[in-house]
Amino acid sequence: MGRPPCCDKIGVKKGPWTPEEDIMLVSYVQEHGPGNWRAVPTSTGLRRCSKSCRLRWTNYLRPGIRRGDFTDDEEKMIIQLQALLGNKWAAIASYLPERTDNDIKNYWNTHLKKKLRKLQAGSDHFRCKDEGLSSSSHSISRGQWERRLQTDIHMAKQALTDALSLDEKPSFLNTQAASYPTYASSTENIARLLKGWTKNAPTKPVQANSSSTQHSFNNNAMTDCTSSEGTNTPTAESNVNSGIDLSEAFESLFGFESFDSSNSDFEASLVQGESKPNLGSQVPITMLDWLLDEGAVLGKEDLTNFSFDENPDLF
DNA sequence: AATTACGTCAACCGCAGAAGC
DNA sequence: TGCTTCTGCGGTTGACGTAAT
Repeated sequence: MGRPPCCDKIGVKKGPWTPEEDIMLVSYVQEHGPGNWRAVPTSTGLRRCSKSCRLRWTNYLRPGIRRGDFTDDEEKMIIQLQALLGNKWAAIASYLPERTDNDIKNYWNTHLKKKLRKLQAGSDHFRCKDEGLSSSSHSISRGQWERRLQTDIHMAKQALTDALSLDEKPSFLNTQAASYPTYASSTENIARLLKGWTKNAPTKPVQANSSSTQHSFNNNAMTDCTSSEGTNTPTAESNVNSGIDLSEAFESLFGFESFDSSNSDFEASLVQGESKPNLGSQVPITMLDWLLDEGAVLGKEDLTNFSFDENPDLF
């Protein structure tokens, strides 16, 4: 007999991850570290297969991931490394520690491929024009071909030397800042996710008289939380064994407290059935906010079993 | 305003090599 | 030693958003 199966295939959830699933996964990794993925579903109660958990962590929740537009330097690096290494996205990603292999792969397939094709078509066009050749022949003189080949070999050798150097970064990395920028935290990634998740949910106004420690759940607050990485984080074990004080957990995870929940105008607008109460300055509601409103102290089971489908009127 | 086409990207699938039993 | 699962990787898919018609 070999190892026992990693997870029960029956009842395994697929599709997009929810914020509460992300929180459970991050809590687990913060306590146990990444790895031993087969233990994640059973330890956390997540109905995900271990593979899915690992993927979610490495591609989305892991600290240090930067998302969004690629810089020109990053673009150049990807192009050079792809030319050198081929579609070895993991190897390429090792030179861009802020980017995941999946991100680089996607970026290559959706942007760079097209861009290069265009550039190539353009250069072919001009070359043919300059050289008085038909665009269909794509032929160049033997001398030109040899010079180009020599240049390519030289560049490949240089890149390979750089890549194999253990002590020094590749020369083309030196075009970047001397040190890598500060990584974003996983809590920031979750906060951003929660923000995205709530974009279609009803919103709720910021208290005009909220205290200095109560931050609104907006973009500024998202950036505030980057400083919380690795500090004051509730352990998964304490969460599981003794229940979560969500007020503390929220502050520890995101680095700021939730906003004040008491707002009669907002409550009234919900009662009146307004899906998007327009009450001036607004911030989105999250599941955690609702739980905080309830003064909840919940255990793992509560989080695991919470269903939005069964609580449709909450949001 | 409705429909279609296209672009993006998160997540899944299947494979290969490593590792546990 | 052989079987089975785990892990990591690259390729692919499909849901979703946006632009074009």
